[in-house]
Amino acid sequence: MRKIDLTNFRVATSETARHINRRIVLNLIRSHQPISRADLARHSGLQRSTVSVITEQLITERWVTEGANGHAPRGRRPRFLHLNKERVGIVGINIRPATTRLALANLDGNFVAQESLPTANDPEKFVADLIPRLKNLTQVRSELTCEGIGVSLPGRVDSGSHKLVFAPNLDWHDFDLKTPLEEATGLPVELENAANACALAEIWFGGRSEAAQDLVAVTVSEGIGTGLVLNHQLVRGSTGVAGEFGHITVVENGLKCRCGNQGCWEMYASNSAAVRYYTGSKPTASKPSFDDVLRLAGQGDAKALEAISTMAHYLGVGMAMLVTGLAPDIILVIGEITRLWDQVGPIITRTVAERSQTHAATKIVPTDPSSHPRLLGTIALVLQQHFGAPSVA
Amino acid sequence: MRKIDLTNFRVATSETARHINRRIVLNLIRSHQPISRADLARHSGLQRSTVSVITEQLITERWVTEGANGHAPRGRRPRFLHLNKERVGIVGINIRPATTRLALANLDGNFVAQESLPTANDPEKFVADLIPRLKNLTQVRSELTCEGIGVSLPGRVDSGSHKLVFAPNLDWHDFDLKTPLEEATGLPVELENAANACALAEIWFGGRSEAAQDLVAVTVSEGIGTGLVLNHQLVRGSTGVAGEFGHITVVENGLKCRCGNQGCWEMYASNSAAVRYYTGSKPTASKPSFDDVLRLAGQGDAKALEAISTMAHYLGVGMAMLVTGLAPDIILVIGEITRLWDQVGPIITRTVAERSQTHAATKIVPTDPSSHPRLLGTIALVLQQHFGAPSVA
DNA sequence: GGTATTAGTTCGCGCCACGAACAAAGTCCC
DNA sequence: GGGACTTTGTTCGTGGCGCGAACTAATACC
Repeated sequence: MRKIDLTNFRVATSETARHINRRIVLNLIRSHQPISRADLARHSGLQRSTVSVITEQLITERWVTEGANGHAPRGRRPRFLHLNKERVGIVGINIRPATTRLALANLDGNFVAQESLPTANDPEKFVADLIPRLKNLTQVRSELTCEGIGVSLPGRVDSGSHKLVFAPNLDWHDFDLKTPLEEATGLPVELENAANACALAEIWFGGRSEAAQDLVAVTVSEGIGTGLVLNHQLVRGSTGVAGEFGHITVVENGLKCRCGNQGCWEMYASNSAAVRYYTGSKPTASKPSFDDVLRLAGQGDAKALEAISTMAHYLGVGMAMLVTGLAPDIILVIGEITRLWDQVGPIITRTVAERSQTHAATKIVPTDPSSHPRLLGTIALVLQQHFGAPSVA
Repeated sequence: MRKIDLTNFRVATSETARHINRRIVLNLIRSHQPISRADLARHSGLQRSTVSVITEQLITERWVTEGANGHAPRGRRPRFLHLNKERVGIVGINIRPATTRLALANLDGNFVAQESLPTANDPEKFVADLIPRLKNLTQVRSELTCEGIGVSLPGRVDSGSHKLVFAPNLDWHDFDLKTPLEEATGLPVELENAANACALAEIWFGGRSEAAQDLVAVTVSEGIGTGLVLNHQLVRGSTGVAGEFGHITVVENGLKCRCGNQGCWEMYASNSAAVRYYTGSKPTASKPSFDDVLRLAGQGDAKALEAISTMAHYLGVGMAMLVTGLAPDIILVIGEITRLWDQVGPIITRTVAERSQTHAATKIVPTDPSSHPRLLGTIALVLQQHFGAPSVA
């Protein structure tokens, strides 16, 4: 039950009912396609007549296409409806400290074009690098007209000013990325934190969580980010900085973190932490990358395995807090670490079980990195504007 | 933006628009009363004609009464509308380990009758004690017909089975409280965790947070409970155990907690913890109560002040995590500790500021114990069924 | 007492979901 | 091959609802 926000609500008009039912029908087609009008009526509870009118509207607006006839054991054959995945193209941009990846996707979340570029240290230069590639990308497939750009980045964005307000692992300060991109492309731009984007990707494209009302995405890379979906909704906080569990204290008087605090979770459970565990305190000439450590651990190197285990332990320590405090249905782990899930998963699960006694039944699952969850999330960001629940009251 | 839950949604009918607008008008009357129809139209954006029809309905259903005429500098005088606070009575029950308090309230949240009884150790006996008093209470004021019972308790309740699933500070196990109360009284019963109830009380009756979309209530007593309201909505988790931040680990290998874990927040920041700090490790013949410690600290006793300060420090430690992770607009502190807020507040605020660097602008505020937030929350629990946003799509 | 102003009501219109009746297009069985 | 049956999809009249223009009511000011 939600309280009506009397400072920001919408009354119902005579068209509200149609808006709502249209969304429901559109979503049912998306998730059950191919599906007949009669089945839509059965699934939705609407009358067949109403479904007919709505689908006719959706067809004329090209959201839905009528395909082949289906087969039925008895009676007239149903006419199948499909989501028109070519209706709009969406550009996704995934900014990471080292490289930025951009892609053009259709409504299915399939990427029809991709490319990447190094992320410039200077945000102004970055924008200058990005814009020509962006313009090029939107014209790769002429039949797929682009209608929006989604951006994921390792930081939090103030929804009012559109400026980066918290991004310790990306050395940009108070930069407004939205406005220049919108002006250059003429397309609406949505910015979102990478972990939030991963959560959205799972919600909208993940097979596993149709019914998951509460989900936490944990991105493990140079730092740790968390994206919260609670009651089927992204939790951003009124200033956009909700979800920074990566910077909660897990070690009293611990290592200094870039955020200014001490003993943050990400100082002990991120990729950088594992590298530190591996190299030890002694300064070495050539610092290995996390990929190196991961590869060595996979080959059975004892020191590397030890480092990864310590990292996994601390991942468990932090996730135990998430399980205790939020009791989500699913914790989704995103990052290179998932490549060694056979070793890492059991350690995390055990640590969480030891430290959380609240009867929460949270499943901790890795994501396949080849699915590009950060990038897919940016697509979901734009997609949800057409498929999300209409805001009412 | 919410995703439509295709396993559990409601289509719009021709009456949906009215449902929505009715709720909006009812809420506007509740928060702006006395208010004229014309002002309702201005605030809502609905046409005056539509407002007239809706208010007429609300008046015939006795939710609203028409009062005196207002004054206007020019033109016809408005006819003021009021919420009919005597429309229904709600019974609230606040169960705490030692005593249970019950009250009858009207729609304003004013208690018209109250009483309390000791909480029996055996839940069956407790129910037997409670029922006659409950029946008595519902008949105190014959003009106020009771329509529901709200219950707050120090534990989590599974919304499916209605059984207590996590209540380490209340020695009842797997007990179904809802069914016997409903059968005895014939009224619908809603169970809710005490911290969640406090959060609801603030949302529905607190003056300060009309626009607070994210709020965390922290109840500090024998243990620590947290109630989360995010995106204007209570976060319960699918099994009802979300919000147990009282049992996150704040001290590695710390003291054993009743929950089975070690080093839980509530072992270091609850009232019991402060008593432990005061008495030290040595076993004393007569253990002081937390009230004693609090009184001594108020009188300037150094050892008591030290104990309270340590408790306050640990309250800050835990709240820093809440601020970092959830960035709520408000953290609401409930408990006896608020009586010494002048001493305690600054310590908490400083600790939180030191440990949370994420630019969250959370206000930490104490509640007045005389407002009975736990009890008021149970009223809100029933009230929101009439005033909450209609569930749609 | 006329004019201006504001409050509240009446009424016709268009949007919408409902549901009964109907048309379309199959299968099954004699 | 043709009638009975079944299922799909459409048509159309009905009632709920919000809109907005026109209208009535009530008051202040000049």
